[in-house]
Amino acid sequence: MASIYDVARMAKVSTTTVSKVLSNTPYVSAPTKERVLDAMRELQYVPSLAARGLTGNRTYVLGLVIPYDPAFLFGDPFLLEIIQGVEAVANDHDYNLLLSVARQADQRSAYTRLLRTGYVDGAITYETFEGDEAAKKLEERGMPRVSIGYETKDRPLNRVHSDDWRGAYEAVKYLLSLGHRRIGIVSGPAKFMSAMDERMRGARTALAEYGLGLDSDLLTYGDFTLESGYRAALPLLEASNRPTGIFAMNDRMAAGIMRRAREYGLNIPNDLSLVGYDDVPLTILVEPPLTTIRQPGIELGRVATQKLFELINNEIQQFDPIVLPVELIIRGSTAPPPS
Amino acid sequence: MASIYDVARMAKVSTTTVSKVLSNTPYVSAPTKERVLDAMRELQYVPSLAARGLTGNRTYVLGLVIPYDPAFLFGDPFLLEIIQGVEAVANDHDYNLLLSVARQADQRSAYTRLLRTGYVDGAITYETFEGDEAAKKLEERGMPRVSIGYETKDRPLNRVHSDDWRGAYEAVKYLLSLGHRRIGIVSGPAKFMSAMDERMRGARTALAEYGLGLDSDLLTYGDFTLESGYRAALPLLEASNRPTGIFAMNDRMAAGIMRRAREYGLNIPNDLSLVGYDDVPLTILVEPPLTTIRQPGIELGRVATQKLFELINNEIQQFDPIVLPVELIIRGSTAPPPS
DNA sequence: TATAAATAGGGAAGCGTTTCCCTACTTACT
DNA sequence: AGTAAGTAGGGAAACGCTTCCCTATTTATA
Repeated sequence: MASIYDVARMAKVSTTTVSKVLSNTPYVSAPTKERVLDAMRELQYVPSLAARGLTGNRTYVLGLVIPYDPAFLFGDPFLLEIIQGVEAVANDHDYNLLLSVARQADQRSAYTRLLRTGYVDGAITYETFEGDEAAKKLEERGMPRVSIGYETKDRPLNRVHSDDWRGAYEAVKYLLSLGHRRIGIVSGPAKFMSAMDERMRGARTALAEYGLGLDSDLLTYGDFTLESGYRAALPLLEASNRPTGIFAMNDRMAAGIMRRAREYGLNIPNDLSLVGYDDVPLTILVEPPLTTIRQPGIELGRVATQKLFELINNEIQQFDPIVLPVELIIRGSTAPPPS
Repeated sequence: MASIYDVARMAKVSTTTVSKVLSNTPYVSAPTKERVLDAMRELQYVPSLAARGLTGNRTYVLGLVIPYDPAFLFGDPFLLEIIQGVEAVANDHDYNLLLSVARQADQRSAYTRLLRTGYVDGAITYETFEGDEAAKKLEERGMPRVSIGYETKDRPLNRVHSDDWRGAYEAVKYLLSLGHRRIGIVSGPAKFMSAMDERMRGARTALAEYGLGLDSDLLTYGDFTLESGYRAALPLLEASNRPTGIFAMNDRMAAGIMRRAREYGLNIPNDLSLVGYDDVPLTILVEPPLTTIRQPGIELGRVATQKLFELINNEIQQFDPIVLPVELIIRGSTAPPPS
């Protein structure tokens, strides 16, 4: 594989000059530059990222860290949207994307390893949990990072997320405005995703506006999988005060609820209204199509990555949280409650 | 960030010894090893991948190359399954995953860049197209690569794919066995995915066994998106000899066909039987649930990556194509044709 | 007991870049 | 005509690691 030496020799210049051409530094004459470029073409020269990384300079690699069990998050089309957004912007900047998915067990290690290894110029972390020591240390060392999702209060900076509070608020308010008064909620894994807290707050606010509180019987939890929605629906449907409307915190769980409702002989939307979250493609496939809250997944990835580049390029030192708007998408799974 | 020098100094040994500890080379005494390990822990030492890569040794990074427009492939849950499989095995080996998604325009460049940059120990390429010069050169230079999908006949080695021929064969044969005789096919982007050729061959074989040929009116093409299935369904449904069964080469397109059929007032499965491909999660969501061919996506990723490691570790030099079995999953979208 | 082999550890080159700092030649002023 | 500033290019160190090749000590073998 051709190295910078080969190029230098062929163009009859020093490696310094080749490097200058590479980085578009001025003070290289046009003809010289041409010769160098020709040589690079001829030799199919590609600079070694390893060597570049070593000089403390750019590595042209971005880390995308998803510190969760793959089985848990990886089934989620929404994640694919985020990756797609990140990838697109990284690609625009000629950057490569290093994917790191920590599992439960070695969560910290995989995460840390990627970031401390000096192989990435910056990182995007998805939904990191509170109190991540490793991440904190990295930032002290100046590793640019932007977080998609919430994070601890210690770090109210450099993060982008969508407006979870409003999403849930809109979802529940819509059900209320249709006339529903007994509203069930199927939340996500609350322990470690603060987005869920935000949504719960939004939901409660909407309820409060109608003078209602959240009945604890009507709150269950799933882990975002369809099956967990199917399971979480059961207590709701069997509750003495069965809800007439359910808000599920993602679409896959909503689909699970839908299936369970069908088994119960409940017609959606006539007997039970259902609102999902994310607006992943499946929402238009199910029958009836799912009313849901649209989260801009690709945009989330894009914005986060754009900001990351601004950090990397030292154009900014930090930025205030960016909140992307969500949107209530009304489809066929919602209707006024049965009288 | 601590370097090997810091560790060496703290443990009062040479960098050579530290390196030996790192690579578990023998001839380091137990107490010395302990001291070194202690120092590494103390300093939170993580070897620089850049430096490692530079010495021509392992980089502990695997490339996953998907040389297609992200918008095209990235919407596909099946792809996520493959990534998940690759990621899992890479992680088992303490490897990181470098994702490269080439777009139409700079297809070759992004692809080449990743692979020639010396940053990866090996690569998995997904559905690469025929006549990829760059890839060929890399292999000559000894860069281990395994391809998921088919490739040119020049390279009948080091690839893993599922049994596309059989999948299509089973799908069509099942429709035939139900009594269907006019069978439409919605294929994928045939120009660059040889899997589609295989499936076409399988479909034709099944038809031939019943003394039938493939009516060219009954073959249309989509690009794997739901919308393209919706579009591709139109000519089939309007054909003078409207098919009673349709085989679509992925589930998303099948969902599009389903929607179109519904608009046409056709009942599935009574008026029209439908078989999809991939068995992505949405198949059980649509109504009726989709009969489909299950492809083992995660397994595909896993096996490919396992083989890649064998190549990287020089345990094998090459391997014959690995063909993973597929499975017909019969659900509710298929029935005997209307009499 | 003498010698060979195994064990333990270190010195230093080299991997391919970038960057700091030189030098030399032009050009543009006074 | 003399000087300062700008332009063009190169030498060489440094980045952090691995590896080749030494040397010295210990253990096993004859």
